[in-house]
Amino acid sequence: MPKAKYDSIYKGLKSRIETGEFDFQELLPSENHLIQDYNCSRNTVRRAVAALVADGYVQTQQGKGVRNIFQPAIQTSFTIGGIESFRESALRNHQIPRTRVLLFAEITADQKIAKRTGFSSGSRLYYIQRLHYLDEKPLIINHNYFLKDVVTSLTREIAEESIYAYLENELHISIVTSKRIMTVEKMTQIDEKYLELGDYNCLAVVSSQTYNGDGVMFEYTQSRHRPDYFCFQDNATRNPR
Amino acid sequence: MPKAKYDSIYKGLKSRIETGEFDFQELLPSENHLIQDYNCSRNTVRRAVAALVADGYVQTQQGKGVRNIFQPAIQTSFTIGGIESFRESALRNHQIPRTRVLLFAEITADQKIAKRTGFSSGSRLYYIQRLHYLDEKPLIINHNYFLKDVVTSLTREIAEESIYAYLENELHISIVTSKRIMTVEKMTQIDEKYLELGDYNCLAVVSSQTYNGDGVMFEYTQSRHRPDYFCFQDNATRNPR
DNA sequence: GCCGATTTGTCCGTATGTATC
DNA sequence: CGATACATACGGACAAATCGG
Repeated sequence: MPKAKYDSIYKGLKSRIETGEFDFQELLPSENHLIQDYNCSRNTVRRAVAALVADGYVQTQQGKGVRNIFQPAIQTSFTIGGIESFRESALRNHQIPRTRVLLFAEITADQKIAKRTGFSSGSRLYYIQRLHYLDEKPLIINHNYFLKDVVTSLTREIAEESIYAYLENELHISIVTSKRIMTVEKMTQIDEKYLELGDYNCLAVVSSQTYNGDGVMFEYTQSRHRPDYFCFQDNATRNPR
Repeated sequence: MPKAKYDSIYKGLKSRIETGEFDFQELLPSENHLIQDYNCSRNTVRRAVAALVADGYVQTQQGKGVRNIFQPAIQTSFTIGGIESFRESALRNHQIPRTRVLLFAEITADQKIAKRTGFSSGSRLYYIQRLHYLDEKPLIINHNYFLKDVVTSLTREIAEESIYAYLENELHISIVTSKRIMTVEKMTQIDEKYLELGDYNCLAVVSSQTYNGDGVMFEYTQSRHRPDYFCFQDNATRNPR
């Protein structure tokens, strides 16, 4: 729920941009106008606009205004910066998600796992392998590691649905920050068996460490994506923040 | 130059974190302390801290404080969100960059190029192919397209050094926003010829559209990276901004 | 369980600087 | 030069979460 004022202004402007109210390169109403439109202070509109800049929707220029640089064609792809579950992004793109659990195990982190995941050696973990289909095409194999201290009583049934929905709605774990690293790796036997890789001999791999509100890293996930359906978006800005 | 106060506070805190002044998971000084330390208003320290959150250096928690979650091991890799030239990131990682210009041409965008790059059909462009070495290993092939209307008088000599330095220092083009899309693609004959791909038959590809301060897209670049040296970092945050 | 102190989150109003036209 | 627009900075007020007594 957008109870915060700047967030509802942000969402409002975003939707106005997405529906084409402003032409590409057109200037948005000035801050002073927005202050009146939304009946708020200048700081609040500026915060909303700053969020749109971070999304790559608009660009500000001192002395001129705020320019719309949103292009619908590009914006539709698989994932934008932000933490989104597989189900969420599937539904956002009007595709049908299906998940198959390949492995559901409880393990203790040894040295090797600790080094790879960032958990301490000796941590009790759930280790889950899942195959994700989109419109019945196998696209992603996820290797999830969850810290049992935080994520209690996970089951195979939950893993077949959305684990993130369980974490947030049932366990009330607030997900705050996720550090992601993207690489390209050679395929493994598991990749080859389940994903229809064709001629490709490598995959796009996204490794992420996720922290809860208490600053505890409770999840390490390696997502192995079939290359022909993988697309990752990002908006970068030059030095000054 | 950090003439802005919040930026110097941001840089100061960032360096204090990087040098290990705070333990992992330790709380930073509270906003009130920072206000006194840096002799500024609350908004200003909050802005600096917000930038650190965006960098994945710290995490804030209402009622508790600001927690250091910086881990030096991870932070050293190739590129973090932000626009950085090849030279800049090479030097940041203490590696020796070298650039070889494979092709330097002036072209007019046809339908096909227009569709791929986002320039209008008929635009006059520079088209440059460059091979980038790091410590004498060939790692990246860049295909740059620059709009001649904006980027005037580019030469092969400039392309052998840093084009970005030329744009900023000579032409005074301010680089503001860059939309990037990452994919994995099969290798081409050019890739195979110049990059030492070994067993790999694909590459990590970063396509980017870069805008100047006037909102004009003046650059389209496709960077084709050798997979074994490619690594891309990102920090994501859950919904609220 | 309550209360008060501390800390971050949200919002407002104002002043001044700087870039554009 | 003046008007407009965004950028930076300050100060204050109240809300919400956390923690210790």
